[in-house]
Amino acid sequence: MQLDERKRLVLRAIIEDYIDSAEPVGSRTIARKYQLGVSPATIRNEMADLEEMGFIEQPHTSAGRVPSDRGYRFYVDSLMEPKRLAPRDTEVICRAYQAEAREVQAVIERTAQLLSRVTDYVALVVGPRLDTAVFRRIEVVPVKESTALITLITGNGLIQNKLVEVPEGLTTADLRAISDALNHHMVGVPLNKMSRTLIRAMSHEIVRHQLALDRILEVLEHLGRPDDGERVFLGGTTNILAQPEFRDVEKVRGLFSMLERLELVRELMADSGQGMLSVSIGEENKLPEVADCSLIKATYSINGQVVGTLGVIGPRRMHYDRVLSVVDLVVRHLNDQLSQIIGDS
Amino acid sequence: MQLDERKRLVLRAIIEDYIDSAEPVGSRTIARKYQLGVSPATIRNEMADLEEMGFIEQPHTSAGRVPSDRGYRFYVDSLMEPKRLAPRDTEVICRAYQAEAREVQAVIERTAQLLSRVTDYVALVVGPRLDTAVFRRIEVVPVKESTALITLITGNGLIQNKLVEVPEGLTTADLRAISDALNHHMVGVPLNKMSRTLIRAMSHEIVRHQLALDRILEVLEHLGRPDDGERVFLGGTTNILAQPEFRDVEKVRGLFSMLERLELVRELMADSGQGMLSVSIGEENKLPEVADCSLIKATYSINGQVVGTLGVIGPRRMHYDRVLSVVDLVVRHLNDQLSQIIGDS
DNA sequence: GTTAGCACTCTCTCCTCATGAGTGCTAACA
DNA sequence: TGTTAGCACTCATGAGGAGAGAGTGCTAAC
Repeated sequence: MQLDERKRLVLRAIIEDYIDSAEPVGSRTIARKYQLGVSPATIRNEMADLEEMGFIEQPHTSAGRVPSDRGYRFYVDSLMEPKRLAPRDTEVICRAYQAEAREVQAVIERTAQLLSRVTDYVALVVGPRLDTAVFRRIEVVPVKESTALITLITGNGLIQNKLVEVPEGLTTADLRAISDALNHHMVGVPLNKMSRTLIRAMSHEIVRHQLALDRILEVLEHLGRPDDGERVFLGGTTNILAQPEFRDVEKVRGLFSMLERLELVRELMADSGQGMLSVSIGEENKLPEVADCSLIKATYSINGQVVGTLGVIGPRRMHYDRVLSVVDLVVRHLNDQLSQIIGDS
Repeated sequence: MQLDERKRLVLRAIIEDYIDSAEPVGSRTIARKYQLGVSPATIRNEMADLEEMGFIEQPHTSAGRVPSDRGYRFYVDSLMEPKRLAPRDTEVICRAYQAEAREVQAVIERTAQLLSRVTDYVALVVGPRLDTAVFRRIEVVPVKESTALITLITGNGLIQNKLVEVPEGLTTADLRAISDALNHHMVGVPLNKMSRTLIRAMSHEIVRHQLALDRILEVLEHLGRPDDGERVFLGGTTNILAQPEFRDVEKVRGLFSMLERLELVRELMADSGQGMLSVSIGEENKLPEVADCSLIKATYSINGQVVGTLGVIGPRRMHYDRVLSVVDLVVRHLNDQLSQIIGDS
């Protein structure tokens, strides 16, 4: 699949023009707008070749050319130059992370908003996993007669609250004793590694409140199961309505129904190469609902450890160069801020 | 505005037929489908009268009639008979509230899902207010060197977490002492009534940790401000895409943009008559974005005290009778469940 | 290898025309 | 006086056709 220089230029011109205009691109347009120094007829010959190679296609005989999935793929891999972000965008992003922040969830949520605002596409952020997170701190406090609140803080900064039924008559002091014991045994243990033996060891210690402890451990165990799923934050879902390829309500419906089903979103965002930006174009996506969308995603980390995924979804005709730069910059800022919040403990 | 019996029957037939079909209704249809015992010509005369009275209108000369806002209003106020819900719907709703629940937020969120699923429209639920809620329990625990977590439980069952910067070197015991003092002074006080004097009184008590206390109180004060806004839960936003009046993406965009701006949603849901079901039809809504939608809303309560608003938004051509019954039933169940969760403390 | 020229294809828009649903009016009827 | 049949009229809708325009592929000349 060798492309000589001129073919590359033509293909690139077609793709970039189509990305901007959403209209099939003709040989004449290319010759006029992009100074290749050759006539439309020459361009036409090149286009015929490019079509034969599968990089572009024709909606119908008398229309211009439109990039195919394969064309976009080649563009992203070999033609595109990394886009220098406009100073305004850089500034918006930097500023968003200048504000001091303490809460991981809030930072992540804001990131979804930011991504969608800067790119004008739909942003998806899958929150930190709970099941592999480690205990950092746990506290049990009474709420009313026979209900207590478990507050759990994980190593990656998530805060979880769960109410639990406990035997009547437990005092604040009792619950604090339980909290202390839990903290003593569990800090540093991943939620999904909360083994039975660990639990039994602890039961010995707090014989008096066996029943309450059982209940609490049950709740914690439940939290550690992976099926619960990480939180998903969406941003700018309405942006997609401005795209001409979504002028048809049925298409919008397809995409939105998928976005509403969080397990599908998680699946879509699941396998991201560590630390790398990943691009999936059209049919490359496994989910049929996004077969005419493109998705750019990346992982984000706390202190170098991957904790979640974020991405931008838009029409196949996406400003790949720009979005890639935006996602890259956002991830870097997000990583910094999260790591700073958590500290290196 | 007296309508004789036959006019009422005709108007009702027109409205109900239009609600089902979304097509302008002709005299012939009425005569055929609804056994009024008169000819289309007679119906036509009645229709002309109804049009003159402003209850129905004609999209164009040779089309059937379509209800006007005023027509719907009259229908809702005087024509409609309360709909007995289908056993299936009743069952779905009851079952949804049979599961035991402990967390107020979760119940409310599920309610939004339920409402949209049963009605096939969009559900809006505005969560309990924070600013007028009373302290029920507060706990401060250390997270890392100089950060502590405030966990606040309010009388209406909301759980709030806030991280706060505290001086280094505070032990768990120190923070517990502060928690105890806070609980001692604040339980039962509404968040927005947290007066300066109260705070000062407390400061005396905990002279040792003045600075930490200040920080904590600052955060709490912030929580008590009304501008923060109650949480908003949406359900079934994609349902609206199935409605023929939203086949135009621009209309969808208008509505969705509004739903994305939570302050607008709160405004829309704001003034609900206490305990009553309220219906706003088309232009009766203040927000122009929903000028061709109808909104049915109601307040929900804990132990008889109103804490929030919920509602269903759909096209003007809405199944008012059904939705009213659904909302009514859901509110009753929701009230029960919330009150039960909170207890009568 | 490049280009000008040209015939060809196909979409898109605009127009016209027929169709049919639905009306309002009038006159006859009970 | 209310009801109805009949009829002329209106207007949206859809089908069919002509013309314009964009863009192509091919051929022949450069």
